[in-house]
Amino acid sequence: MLDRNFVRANLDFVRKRLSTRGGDYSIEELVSVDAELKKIVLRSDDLRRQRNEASEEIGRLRKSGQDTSVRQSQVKEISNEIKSLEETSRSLEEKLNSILHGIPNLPHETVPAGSDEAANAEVRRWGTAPHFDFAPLDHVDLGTALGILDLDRAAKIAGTRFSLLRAAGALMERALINFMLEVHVTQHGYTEVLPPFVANSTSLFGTGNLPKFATDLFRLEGTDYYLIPTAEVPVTNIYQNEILEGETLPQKFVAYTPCFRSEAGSYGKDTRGLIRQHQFNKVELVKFAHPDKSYEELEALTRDAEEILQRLGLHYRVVVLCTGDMGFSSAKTYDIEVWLPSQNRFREISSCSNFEAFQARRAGIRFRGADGKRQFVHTLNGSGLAIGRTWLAILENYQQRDGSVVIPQALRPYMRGLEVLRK
RNA sequence: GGAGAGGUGUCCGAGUGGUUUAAGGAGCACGCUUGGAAAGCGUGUGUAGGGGCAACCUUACCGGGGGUUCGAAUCCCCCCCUCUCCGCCA
Repeated sequence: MLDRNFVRANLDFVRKRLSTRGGDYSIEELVSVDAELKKIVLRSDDLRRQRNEASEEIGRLRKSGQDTSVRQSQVKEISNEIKSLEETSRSLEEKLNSILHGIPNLPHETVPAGSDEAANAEVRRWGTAPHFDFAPLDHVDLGTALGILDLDRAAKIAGTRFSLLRAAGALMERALINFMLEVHVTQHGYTEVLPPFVANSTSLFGTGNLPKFATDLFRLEGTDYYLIPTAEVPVTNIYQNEILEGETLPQKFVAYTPCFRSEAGSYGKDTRGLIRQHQFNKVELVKFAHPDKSYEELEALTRDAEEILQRLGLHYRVVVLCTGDMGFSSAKTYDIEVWLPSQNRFREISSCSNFEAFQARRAGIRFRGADGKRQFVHTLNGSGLAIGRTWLAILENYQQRDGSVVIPQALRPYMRGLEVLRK
């Protein structure tokens, strides 16, 4: 959510920055509704003042035994006028909010302009793609043949876009979770949290998932509970409506959670395999940062996520998303993309974003600065990493001619020393 | 799920319709006092909006939302959360 006062004072700038995102946002209407609302609030504040004064006077008069009926009917009239003004201001406020809540964050000035992913810019690249002197298989064929992946039975249990891991496959999933948590906690200084896997609508509003993206979520019928689409939601909301002490920033959290996404509108996309699932595991990094430091923190967070891929020896690149490809709440996003031999290209395995004050304003997350003034923190997060995609990247990148898969060194301590996955 | 008790400022805590401008205390800040400190004394100390160059003025806020009333922290209704007991349950 943008700051109303900022929008009002920087109309051209806001319009210009928003235009790079594509889509039409009713800035003019926002400003006119805001001005109208202000007038009404001014008027009703004044009426309230009159009412307070008169009511007090009635109290005094009564005490001295005087008649107050004339005064009372006057105040009654004032109250009626206030009531009707309140109705108007309520409807204006609803209008204002529905506009304001639908406006995405302003892209940071360092974000390249562009309408879709073609305008994303590669920032750096690490490692090299593996060379195979045989035709590499994809993770579905590999995993199924190894007996560690069973998509058919998962479909029987739940449906399409769900998976069932078996034996060493399940073990590797669990090992990846532990490995990533350990690295981020012991090497990068994050505090581990294990949050609820369900969140209410207030929390989802705070992170920007609601009201605009309700169809992406699974809602528990007849309740205000939603399955979380990412740990970002519960972890960012840890400090919902709180004022933090400035010295405690930055605060860094890492959380493992499963993630649930309806994937409405992605029917034709990535239908094969583990790339796009209704349920997947993820280790997420979340930071609450001082506004002056948040871009440094974004660089550091991205590096923290990259280090996981380096330790696993997986070839990847980092791209900065262009204005048109960024998520609703983000001011700047780096995607980390891992090399997938079966697709002969890079695929997203992590998305690291600085939301600046956009989420903090929605969720009411502030801090007390050195001058004693309160301001909104900046929130950041990034996958560190998506477990399912890491799992399949290992299968594809470490496969051998005989269909076996070498387990990366870094992971072996978490897998009872197992070195190779084979039938 | 049932019964009961609660939710007031940074914290504790008083307050069942009108000098509440939220008592009192603790904490914190500043000052006085002191060789220094503690104690003591004094003053100040919430959030969000609007107005003013400023001192200041003003509106809202006592878990959230409605209502009654000239006037609501206080009365009524709905909801949320916490605690205790019971039931159920891993």
